[in-house]
Amino acid sequence: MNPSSQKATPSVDKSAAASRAPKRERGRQRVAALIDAASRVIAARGYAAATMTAIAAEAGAAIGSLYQFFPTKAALAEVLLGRYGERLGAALDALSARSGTLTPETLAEGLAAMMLDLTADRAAVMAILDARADTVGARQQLRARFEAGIGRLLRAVRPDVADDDMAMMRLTLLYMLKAIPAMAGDAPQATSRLRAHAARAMALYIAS
Amino acid sequence: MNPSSQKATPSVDKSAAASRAPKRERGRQRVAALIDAASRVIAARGYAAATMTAIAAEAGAAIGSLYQFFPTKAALAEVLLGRYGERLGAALDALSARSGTLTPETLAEGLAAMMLDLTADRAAVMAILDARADTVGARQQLRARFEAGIGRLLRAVRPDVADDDMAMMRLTLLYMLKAIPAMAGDAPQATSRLRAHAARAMALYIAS
Amino acid sequence: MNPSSQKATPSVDKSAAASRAPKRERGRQRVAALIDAASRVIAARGYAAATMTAIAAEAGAAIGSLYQFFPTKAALAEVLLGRYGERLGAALDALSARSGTLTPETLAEGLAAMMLDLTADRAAVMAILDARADTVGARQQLRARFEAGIGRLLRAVRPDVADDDMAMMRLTLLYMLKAIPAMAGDAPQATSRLRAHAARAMALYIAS
Amino acid sequence: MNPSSQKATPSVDKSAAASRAPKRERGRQRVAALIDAASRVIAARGYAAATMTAIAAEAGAAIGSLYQFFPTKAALAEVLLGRYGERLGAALDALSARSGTLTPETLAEGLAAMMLDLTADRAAVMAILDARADTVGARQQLRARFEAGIGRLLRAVRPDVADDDMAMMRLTLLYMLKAIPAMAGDAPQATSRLRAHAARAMALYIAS
DNA sequence: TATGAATGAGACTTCATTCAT
DNA sequence: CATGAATGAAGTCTCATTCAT
Repeated sequence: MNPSSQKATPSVDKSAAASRAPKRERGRQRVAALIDAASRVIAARGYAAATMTAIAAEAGAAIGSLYQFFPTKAALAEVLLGRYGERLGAALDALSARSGTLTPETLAEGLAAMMLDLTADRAAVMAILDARADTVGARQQLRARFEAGIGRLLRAVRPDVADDDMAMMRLTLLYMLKAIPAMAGDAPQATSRLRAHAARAMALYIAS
Repeated sequence: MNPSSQKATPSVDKSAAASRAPKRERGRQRVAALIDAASRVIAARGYAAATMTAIAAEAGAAIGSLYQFFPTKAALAEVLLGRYGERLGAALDALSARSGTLTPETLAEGLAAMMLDLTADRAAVMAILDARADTVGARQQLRARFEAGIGRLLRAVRPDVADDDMAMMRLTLLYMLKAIPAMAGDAPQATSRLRAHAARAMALYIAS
Repeated sequence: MNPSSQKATPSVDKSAAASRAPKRERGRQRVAALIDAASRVIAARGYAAATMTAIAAEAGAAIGSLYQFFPTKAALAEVLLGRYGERLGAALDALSARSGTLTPETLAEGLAAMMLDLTADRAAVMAILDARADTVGARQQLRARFEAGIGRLLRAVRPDVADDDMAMMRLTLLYMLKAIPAMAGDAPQATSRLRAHAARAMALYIAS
Repeated sequence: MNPSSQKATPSVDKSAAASRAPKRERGRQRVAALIDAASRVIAARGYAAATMTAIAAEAGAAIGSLYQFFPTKAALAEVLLGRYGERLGAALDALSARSGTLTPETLAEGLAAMMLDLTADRAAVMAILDARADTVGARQQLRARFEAGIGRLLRAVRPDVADDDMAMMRLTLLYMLKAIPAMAGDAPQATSRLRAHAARAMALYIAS
């Protein structure tokens, strides 16, 4: 059905269309600026309402420049998802490195701090996951990474809990964590007090 | 970003006559069916991706019929929001009626049960609130109703907590409650066990 | 006719997206006008250069009206292909009905006349088949219909030729026929004389 | 930052300097590779769908390099047309050189062979001529060259035919010839037999 | 009232062409 | 000369909304 001659064009599988990597320094800077702009615009308006035109404008680029690196809106979203996943993984690893010395309190504090650190891209990532049905794979991957990390940490602090209950506990904690950035967004001036409250609620639950 | 004009000629205050009230029973059923259809479609696709045509089709109606009752997509969304608010208020009132006999445990259980009861419209409501910047008013109204109800209930169970801490507690609890339907959606087969875990976490926190 | 429900989005398989059938007389007229306009514009500019906007304009319709009935440019092309196929089949059947009395000369004349009758849509159909790689199916169907019809007619006139040679003869004749409209387009004022020449060339070949 | 202006300021007559001639052998090879690539890509996708980027990629060159030699896509197409014209002329001249000894059969054979030799660039040339309205001049030039050559050859073999009929015969033959590559493309494995059939059809017609 | 065709602004995406490095 | 990023006009397609029947 397709293109060029001799075979030439493996072309791109549109469904998997990844972002084109820039080959020059100038391009690398552009790409970073574009991703940041996308994060801001998607977080502010939601995925569907975030137009590619608005994202390009937010980055001070022409629409064509945006498409130079991200062949589709979906590809841009995927990059954002990937970046978030990496940052999440790094934060969990950092906590794991301290797992020998963690108590329910310090673990809860650490997790709460981690969630607040990831706030910048979080809203955009959630908007993307909510909006797109075909993000299932990415969503599961993110989720798996998150759950595994939390599971490892919990196990270190509560080696006594049965596997079965631990699974529930992991899930409950995961959703408590998810609530933290939302709360912080709600009352920015009281973030630190809210974090303390949330951490207390989690610590109590973990220790229960 | 989108079609019509309408900003030029407000002519009729649309928010006041959000949906033309049907005169007869037949019409009332039709309207309810349309709202239910909207709720399902918006929950499944998100607000922006839920087209008026799809909503009409889901209800087995023609697009023209949908517009007979809801002059704009925004009006339809507002009605959905209103319905959710009323149901939420009713549930909180029912709990309040029992406030003399509530303990942290029964309150937590009652709130968790309430959240699960409201699941049907909840996803659509969240999608609407996330997607539209101009829903701020409705969002605040919903929120105020929710917070006030929880505040009253908490005060009944914990008359000892300082006002200042109570505000934080109210907010923390509110977000814990918000997490429950999400968790239930995640693991439908374990809903009752999850509810128990969530209720335990809340009861511990309330009693702390 | 009322769609799904809980699952909401069976939607449409885009790859098979057929043209939506109009349900009112007004629509039926519109559709015919749109197809004719498409035929003219595609014939004049080629498939790729024929813009949907230009086609709509040629039909005096808004772009949205075009898309009301033809969800994609490809769907429009397919309808054109289908119409041509039906007309071709009808013409071949008409010739077949006379097959008892055909001689090489009258057969050649009849085929040449048929090709000229189909001229209106022919250019557009060829442009479509040339331009789109995924028309393979339609192309083969058209081709099969054409070859089968010619084969039957040839067999009636030349029952003596071996099957093997007959296949070649069928193909050769098919391409001679295809040349006729092109020639006629080249020298419109000499169409009848050209038809005579072409018919003579074919008759000689058939009788050889 | 000035994009497409150029309609305002023709400045240089681009059709005159259709392609900047390369000064060295290296450049000449590069140009030939680019033209070959263009031929393949245009033949495979059609003129409109053949992107300059794809052509450059097919040649293993950067887009900037392609524009180094061909200032516009049209210029590239023109060069392709020119190359085809020269090869056609050369083939016709070679046949003319044998015109003293030609019979209807050998002439038909020779013409058929010529058409098959030109197959490589033919598809691209046809795609260009079909797609662009402003190729009329080039088309007529090609056509004139072709008709003149055939006319000369026919005259040598059939000095008896009246001028008037000869014109028709020339045209008829021209279209029979055009059909040959199409047939060959259709059934590659039977090319030689098809050529024989086509040559027979032509010889019969020429001799008639 | 019910229906569905009509409309056009605006979204996503492509690509010829330019130009700094 | 080579390279690849930058640009924006233009194309395809969507959908909220209107209105004739």
